[in-house]
Amino acid sequence: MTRKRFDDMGCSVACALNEVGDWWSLLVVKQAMLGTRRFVDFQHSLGIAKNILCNRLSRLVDNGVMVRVDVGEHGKRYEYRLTDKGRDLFTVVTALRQWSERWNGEKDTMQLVDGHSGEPLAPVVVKNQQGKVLTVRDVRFVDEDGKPWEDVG
Amino acid sequence: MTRKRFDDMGCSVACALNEVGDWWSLLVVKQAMLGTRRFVDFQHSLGIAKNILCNRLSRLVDNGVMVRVDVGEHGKRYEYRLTDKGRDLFTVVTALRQWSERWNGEKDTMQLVDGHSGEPLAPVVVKNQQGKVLTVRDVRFVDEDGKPWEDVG
DNA sequence: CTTATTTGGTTTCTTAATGCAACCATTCTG
DNA sequence: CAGAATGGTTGCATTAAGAAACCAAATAAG
Repeated sequence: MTRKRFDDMGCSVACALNEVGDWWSLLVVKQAMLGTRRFVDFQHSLGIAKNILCNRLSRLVDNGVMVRVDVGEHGKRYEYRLTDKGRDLFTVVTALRQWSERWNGEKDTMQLVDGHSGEPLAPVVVKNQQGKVLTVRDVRFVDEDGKPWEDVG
Repeated sequence: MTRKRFDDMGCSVACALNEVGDWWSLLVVKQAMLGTRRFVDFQHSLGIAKNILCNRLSRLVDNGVMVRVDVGEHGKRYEYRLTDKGRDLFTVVTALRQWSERWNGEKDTMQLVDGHSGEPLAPVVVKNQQGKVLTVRDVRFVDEDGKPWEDVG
């Protein structure tokens, strides 16, 4: 009896959650986006147990989200850095951050701002090809043939 | 010894993950966005155990992401529907879906399209106030006083 | 109206994940 | 060289997850 697998459900969201869907992974990625690279720095800033952090970093490396780089002068001393795939989670993390701020209030001691102007960012939105903002009511789920999705029950 | 709490870390991302950061919650929300409303339909379409689904739906209701509506003619028969807060997760779910498709390939049998034109959606991006697309390298984390964040280690 | 089935759970049991603390081999620092 | 920091591993206790059985109320079938 293992944990349910999410990568064979025919759903890309499930597939993504299979890689970063646990409690810690996205927080590790977010921390890496803040510039954290060392094992101990992740450990202290997140307050995560060492064995769990070890496991999460390994999984993130296995999934190509981060890389482990040996930075020791003449031996082993490591840094964990985001890959392009990992950095591409920026939209997800930012959308999550903004959602939390909208509905749970500003509980963050830090604010995310434009590095150039220092202004807060624009809200992340979903748009169509023409640039029109879409809500979940404005979209459809279709199969390869363009047939709409139905709840099979 | 309980699971680590994420809502008191002074981080809005952690706060969000405290509500929907487990393996199943976002999948339930995504399924609700597909139109699923009934307990059994969630159960069958996701392949989730009944006790876990029960727990997740309760938590989502407690956190204001979904509501339980009694739709029985003269008794109890329920529907679970997204609230505005739940529907607002559309950006997060869509960003996650697109990320997965970009890096893991199109493993989804369904495609998300503009309900009006039938065209695929534009990629979700982070922008500044002027509409310039930003990557994680273009942003800064600052505290209330505008001071940049440092890794305390 | 009576029976069968569906719905929306709860309970029990087993396995997996998490958290804590102790320990350990290298590797820098003083 | 001594001591601290780094990046782990191991063992144990507790919580979460998964499968299956069970159950009461509500609906559908006949």
